[in-house]
Amino acid sequence: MRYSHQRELVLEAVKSVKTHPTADMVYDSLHADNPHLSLGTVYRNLAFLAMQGDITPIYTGDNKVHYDGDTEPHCHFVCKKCSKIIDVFITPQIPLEVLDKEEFKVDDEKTIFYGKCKACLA
Amino acid sequence: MRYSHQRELVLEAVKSVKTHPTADMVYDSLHADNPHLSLGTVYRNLAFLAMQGDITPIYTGDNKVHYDGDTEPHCHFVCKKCSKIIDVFITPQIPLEVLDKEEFKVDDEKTIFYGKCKACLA
DNA sequence: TCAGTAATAGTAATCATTACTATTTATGAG
DNA sequence: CTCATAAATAGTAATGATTACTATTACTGA
Repeated sequence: MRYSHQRELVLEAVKSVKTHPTADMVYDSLHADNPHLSLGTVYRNLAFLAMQGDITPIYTGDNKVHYDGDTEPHCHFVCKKCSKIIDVFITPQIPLEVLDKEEFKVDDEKTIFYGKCKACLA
Repeated sequence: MRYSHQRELVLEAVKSVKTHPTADMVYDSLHADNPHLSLGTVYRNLAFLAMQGDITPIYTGDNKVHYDGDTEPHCHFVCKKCSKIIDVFITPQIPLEVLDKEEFKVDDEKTIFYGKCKACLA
């Protein structure tokens, strides 16, 4: 592991927003000021940062990986109509150790709620 | 909506197994006995059946949509190493109405636990 | 029996992501 | 400070899951 300016940029791009951007969105947000930044570099660093635990991947079912810069355990709401993701600051209800049985050992938990957002209900 | 033999086959293929197959796996399991079945038909019917609520899609982060023939509310465990999916029969802990606020209305909840399965721990 | 139209088969296209390779650049030793 | 080493990048090509397209097939209600 070695410092790189690009990795710093990618980390900051995810940490600085309250949205939950995909690789493509991160690339777009950085490309204007960093014309030589490569999309592959964004993908590689997002995966790397997620592996390190600096950011959290979210799999909503829209066939794109979103990332959350807030690594505190919390849930997400996804609007089935407009696909917007909203943070839901509820801590997981089940202590992970309770789940450990002979079959597996749990490290992490992800909960997503699905429904319609205010705008799409109207 | 109209009856089709292929839809019946796809539904039965998902309902009859305890695994959580992808479109590709369903196609493979049916193709031998149904050589003219098309992969596109499998995709279309899986999406259709999921929309109807006959099967449940699972988004684990492995970049493929898995389907569960058991539509009773329950959670899943995913092994980070071998990607195996195991049913976890815990009912959601948070009544969905509790979550409804001005911002959104919740219809559904999905929880996935991540860790290592017995085989991969050894 | 038959018209109308939903569904399919087979194939081409799309889109997110990963792989590849020559080049660049961080970094630790001398 | 200089330089060698290897990690990281840029740019592009390839992959793989999924969707779109179109001619044909086959439910279903009259």
